[in-house]
Amino acid sequence: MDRFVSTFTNKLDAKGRVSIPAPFRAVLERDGYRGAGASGIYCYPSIDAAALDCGGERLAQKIDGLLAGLPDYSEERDELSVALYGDVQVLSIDGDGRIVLPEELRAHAGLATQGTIAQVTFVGLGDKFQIWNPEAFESRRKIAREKAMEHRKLLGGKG
Amino acid sequence: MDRFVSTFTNKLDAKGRVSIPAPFRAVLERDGYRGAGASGIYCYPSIDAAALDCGGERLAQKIDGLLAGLPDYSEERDELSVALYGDVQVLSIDGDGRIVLPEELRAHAGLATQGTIAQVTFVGLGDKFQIWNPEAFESRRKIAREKAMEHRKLLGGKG
DNA sequence: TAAGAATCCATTGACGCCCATGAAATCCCA
DNA sequence: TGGGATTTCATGGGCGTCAATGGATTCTTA
Repeated sequence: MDRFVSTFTNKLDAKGRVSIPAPFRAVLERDGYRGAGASGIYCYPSIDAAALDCGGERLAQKIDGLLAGLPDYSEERDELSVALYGDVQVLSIDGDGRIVLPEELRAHAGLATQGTIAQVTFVGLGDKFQIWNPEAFESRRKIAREKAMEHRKLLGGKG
Repeated sequence: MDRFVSTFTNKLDAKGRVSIPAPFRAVLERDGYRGAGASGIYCYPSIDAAALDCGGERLAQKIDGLLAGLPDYSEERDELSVALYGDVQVLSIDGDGRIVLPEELRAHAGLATQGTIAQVTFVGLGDKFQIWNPEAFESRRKIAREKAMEHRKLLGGKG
């Protein structure tokens, strides 16, 4: 099974375009493949971080899976649907492997607005990936490493 | 089951390439085999040492296993994912059994940057192997031996 | 028709792929 | 058992391709 792995930093140009790292594109194409040109990625503000969650078909199905457990027409389901689907944007990938990040998403991730040139960091998380402001991600990474230290015994323990 | 054993030291050339010791390559091919050319090794900064941890498919599955227990969309999972997947680089092995070490990884392992030529040491650790700066590893090895001596005395004393 | 958006084209620099060289270990056969 | 032949590896370098990026051109829509 293909996963989104490792991190890449690309340029966000004056038009708001940014190239999706080639390895991620490859995963997307195999995963949520939908015919040439018509393919797109699901992208929404991360609930608990100043970042964007992105993925392909598999991610969408996972969201569906969360809702599947709840009864139809229940209030709880409606609320969760809104939370999960409400802010999702489907971004189309152009012929050169780039997407355009809408203003609303950039605001949430703390990426430069307007015609400013900036950098964005793509972080692979297995079955999805996140888009970060590079500096913000660097500090988050430090925290993550410390957490990983705590889990270290788990890593070494099982053979 | 094949294991990575013993240590080898190879040259890191001006392009940042280094040959993977043939015995390790053999293990990788049997382990994480994925069709010709498409194969690669998973490599990330060691959490508690100035070295790089590397392995094949088996190592990747181990990481998956750690995450499998955590619920989707939990903050804890995201955090651990960052540490586990975010720092991982998938290095492809060329036709001659070489990989290129990206700048970020070389920095962590204290390997010469830029076009400088250097040596790197491959250390087998069973189901994974590490990449070290030769001098750093040598001093580390001394400590390990001393520790081993102490253990032996303790063990012998009881018997 | 103007502004914004989407598509197309061009440049450049990195990376993957291929071949050549040389050293060392292994094998083979007398 | 020794010496020559063969194969395996590590290493160096050249070249072609592809990805990232910037800019131009066309399409859409108000």
